[in-house]
Amino acid sequence: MSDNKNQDPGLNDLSYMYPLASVLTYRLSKLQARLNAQAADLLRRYGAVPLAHWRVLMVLSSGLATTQKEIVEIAAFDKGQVSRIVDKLIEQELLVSDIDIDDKRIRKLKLTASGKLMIARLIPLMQQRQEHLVGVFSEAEKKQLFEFLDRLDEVSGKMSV
Amino acid sequence: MSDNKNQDPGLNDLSYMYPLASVLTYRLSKLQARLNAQAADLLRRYGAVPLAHWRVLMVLSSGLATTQKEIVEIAAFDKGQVSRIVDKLIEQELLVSDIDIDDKRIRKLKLTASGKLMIARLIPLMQQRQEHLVGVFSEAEKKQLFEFLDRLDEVSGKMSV
DNA sequence: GCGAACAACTTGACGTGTCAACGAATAATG
DNA sequence: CATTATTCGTTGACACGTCAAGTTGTTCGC
Repeated sequence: MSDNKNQDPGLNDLSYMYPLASVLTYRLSKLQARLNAQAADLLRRYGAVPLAHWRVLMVLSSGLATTQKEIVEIAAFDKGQVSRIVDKLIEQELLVSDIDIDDKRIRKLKLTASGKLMIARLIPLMQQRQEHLVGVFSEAEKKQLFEFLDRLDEVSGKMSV
Repeated sequence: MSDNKNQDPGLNDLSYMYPLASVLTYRLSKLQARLNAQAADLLRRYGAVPLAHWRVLMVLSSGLATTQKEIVEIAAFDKGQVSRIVDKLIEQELLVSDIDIDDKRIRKLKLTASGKLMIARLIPLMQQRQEHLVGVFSEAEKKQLFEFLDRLDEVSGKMSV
């Protein structure tokens, strides 16, 4: 009698308060899931490494990092995860590590020939994918999008609630 | 002798090809990690559920889904994950499920009173956070941002490589 | 209705992401 | 120097995400 269609009037307008599609974090999460799946699929189909491993390889091949610490700083990865991924990449002989002569805590990382080869083979694909993605934006829009992301980066750090 | 500083000329200009900060997927991944950490922290500090559980609760409370299949479709979650999360939410008595009378494969899901209460308590916080995030954008910018995300959603589905 | 195809959900395995405690090496302070 | 503090990296624990195989129930074609 009282609950024929409105089980709970006090909470029933949630869909009004929170049209899911307009919650930013929800949108980003969904988008990211699809993008990750796409990238992982691409990497898998071309007989390569898992996505996280690929990201580490990319940072190394960029020349911006030669140690785990630098990878962590540049890519904002977890240092534990990087440690384990580096181990596996060394097992697969895509990477070699030498203890730094001046500081025995530090492992200097270097891509092996086969590591470089794998990257060289996959780069064109990943580049093509990146272009496929940002290709839907004009130069001005691209600039604007990245500016938006900059702003979100900044505000995603501090929240005092 | 031959490898004094340029170990591999063919790959050395990667940092030019791939300035990391400008790779869209990389930026999104990083941003999402920070947003997730922020949300999870908020949920943890206010004595509530893990982030993934919260998301399922939100979809249910939106009224857009009453079965696991619908949750999966709407939120693009993994069906296995949803199955396990629903189990735990039922254990915690935030949810109840009834087998559908017409199709015994289907579990009709419904929030319990305490489930609704928890959501009602947390909604203001999450709303505040949402506003904190999108507060850095004007109305016009917000509209533009979401329009950008729409376009990325679309192009993230199809990739024929 | 019987068997094959399909659909909703479950389960197991594994990779990823996050946090915190720990060990070893170096740097800083007295 | 010797003690203390930092720093680089390792390890364990656990939540999250993804994939694929398996179960049970329904539907469709014959």
